[in-house]
Amino acid sequence: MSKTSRGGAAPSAGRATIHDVARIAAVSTATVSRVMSGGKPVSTEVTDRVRAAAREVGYRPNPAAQTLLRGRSQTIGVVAPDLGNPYFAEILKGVAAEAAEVGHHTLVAGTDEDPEREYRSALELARWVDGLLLCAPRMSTPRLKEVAAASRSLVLINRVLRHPSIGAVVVDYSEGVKVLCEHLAGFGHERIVYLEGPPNAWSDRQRQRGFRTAEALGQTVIPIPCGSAMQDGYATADEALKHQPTAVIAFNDHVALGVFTRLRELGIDVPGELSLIGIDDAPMSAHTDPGLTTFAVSTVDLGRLAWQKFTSDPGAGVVHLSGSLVVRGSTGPAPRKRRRATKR
Amino acid sequence: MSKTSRGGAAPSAGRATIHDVARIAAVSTATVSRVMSGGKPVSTEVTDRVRAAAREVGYRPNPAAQTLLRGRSQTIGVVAPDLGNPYFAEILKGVAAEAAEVGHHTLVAGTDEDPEREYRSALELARWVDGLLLCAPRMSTPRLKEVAAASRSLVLINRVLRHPSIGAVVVDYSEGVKVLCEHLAGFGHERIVYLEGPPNAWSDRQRQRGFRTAEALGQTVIPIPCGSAMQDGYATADEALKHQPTAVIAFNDHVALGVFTRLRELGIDVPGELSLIGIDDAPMSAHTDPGLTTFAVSTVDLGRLAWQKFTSDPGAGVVHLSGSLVVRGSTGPAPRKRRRATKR
DNA sequence: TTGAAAGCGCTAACAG
DNA sequence: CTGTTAGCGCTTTCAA
Repeated sequence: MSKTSRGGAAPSAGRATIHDVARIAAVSTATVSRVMSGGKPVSTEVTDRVRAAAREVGYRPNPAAQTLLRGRSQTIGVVAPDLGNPYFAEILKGVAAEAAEVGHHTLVAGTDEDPEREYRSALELARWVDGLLLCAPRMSTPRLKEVAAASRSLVLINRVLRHPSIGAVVVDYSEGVKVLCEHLAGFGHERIVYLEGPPNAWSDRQRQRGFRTAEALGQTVIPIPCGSAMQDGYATADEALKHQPTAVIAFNDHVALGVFTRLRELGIDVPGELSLIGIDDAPMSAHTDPGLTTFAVSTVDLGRLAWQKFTSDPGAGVVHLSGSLVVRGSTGPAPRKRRRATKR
Repeated sequence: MSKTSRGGAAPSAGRATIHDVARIAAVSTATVSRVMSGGKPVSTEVTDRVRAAAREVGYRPNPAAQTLLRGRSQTIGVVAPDLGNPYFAEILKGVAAEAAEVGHHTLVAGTDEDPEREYRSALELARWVDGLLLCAPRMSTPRLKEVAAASRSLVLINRVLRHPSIGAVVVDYSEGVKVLCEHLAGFGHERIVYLEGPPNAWSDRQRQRGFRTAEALGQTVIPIPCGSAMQDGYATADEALKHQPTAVIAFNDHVALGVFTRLRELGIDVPGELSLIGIDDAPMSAHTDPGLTTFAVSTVDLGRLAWQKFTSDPGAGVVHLSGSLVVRGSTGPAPRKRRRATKR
């Protein structure tokens, strides 16, 4: 009769080793290993004995030992500029969900938009993980290549790099901006302020590329430095107005929402006096009044795609994720006369 | 003369072992180890040789081997119901930042609000990590104790449990609700609908506890099942109105924002006809029109406190984080006559 | 100050 | 089908 404690009470701790189990079941550690990993030829009688012993002591294989032996940790690393930003949070959610589905773990690191920390975190995580996912990396290209060399597998989100071992999943923001500009053109907008994202964001450059189309459409685009957070939009709104645009396109929805608030404070009617557009379609954007016109992107899909890139097609190659125009109430016909500049 | 490649070009890969370094530097692996870990007595000449060799091959110690030997992985695990929810995303951000500060890593797992997945994820992560942080865990108390037994160290966020080895960091939501109700009482509100959070949320029960005070204040509180997301609030708004409240308190700001949208659709004036209150002070809440009155909580601090609980004071004990009332435009005097119920 | 050797917990040959 | 052995990469005695 086994000594198994009744009622499945919690076994001491995760401290039991394979030796303990082997001793109790009166078999070799090899046999225990065979039973635990499954699919190996072991008699049912022994299997039962081992399982009972394992349950008794609450045995769980030590992952460090497994990793050491196998050379793979079943872990993926995710590095993002800001873990608190819903955009990256949802990417992480998507990746972690897919990874967990097949028994992989997810290690994370936030960099606070600091390229130096980003570089160091990436190198650090690379020691541990089987694959590294860098979200919107801000570091230099040479360093990115260094990270690639130090990683078993590297995938980028929203940045591309011609390199044999660096894959990427990117949103086609260039196309997005083009669609947005066309939408505005349909409303007769000819003078647009673009609120730029963080300095080293590749995806910002893609957006800027999209504006070339706008200029071909006869629109004037005035880019001004801003950022990626709500408060950046709020703080830059006055500056944007000085250029007397009839429409503002923000780096993303958060920024647009910040602008929105400032416009309301100034008593400027949206879209009557000014049309406002975001990018990414944050959850909130459907809940403002008026709703925010935006270029919608499925962030969770971004994460899922990134995971698939790892498993299905490691190495070079770029997966494109397209978005779609979502027209809500924040855009409308350009006003007849341009707004006067507000006093600062 | 060393063979070091010029210009710091990326060394082959993270494949170099301590043996490679030892061979190149013509020393034993023990010496390499001593140099790498530092603080050990090694001649400067040998130190230099080892460092050069390590740099040359891009040597980085294998963390699995270190973990196996040391019995600690320098890693913390974070489990949350929804990684995409800004509330948990910010907690994660806080924890990860603190952990990284001292060279620790952060492993994450989302559970999609599923207590079963939560339990399994926790047990799984426990094998790896030095400490486990469970955010708003939904699993049963016995299972929580099981997880505690399997973990080296366990800290809960927004749930308490009398157990010698389970610590907790909690927001005082009971007090928060009390403050909110007093605020409403000042405006003459006597009939309040409370939109409940997820079924197994301990923090929801704390809120409900807070409402007892309200009832002592002569207010009637009608709790109705809702959820934690914006769409939950949107979907439950009509139901809430049926009870003809003069004020609605939502489980959190997201829910309140969802309600807000529905109220706007229905043409109900906030706060003229109905006062609306959230909890947690999400970033958006300052950017709606009118702004959302709420009970503000610093989520990043929650994460930081959780980390400190691990390092400074493992084991039992509850750290309380208090919040504060933030009055914005969504609350005002109760209307003279109650709203008629809207047709469904 | 340095090296040799043992062993962390586990799995994969290789025998039997 | 099962046990023995070797060794993953590293750190840490113990000697020299």
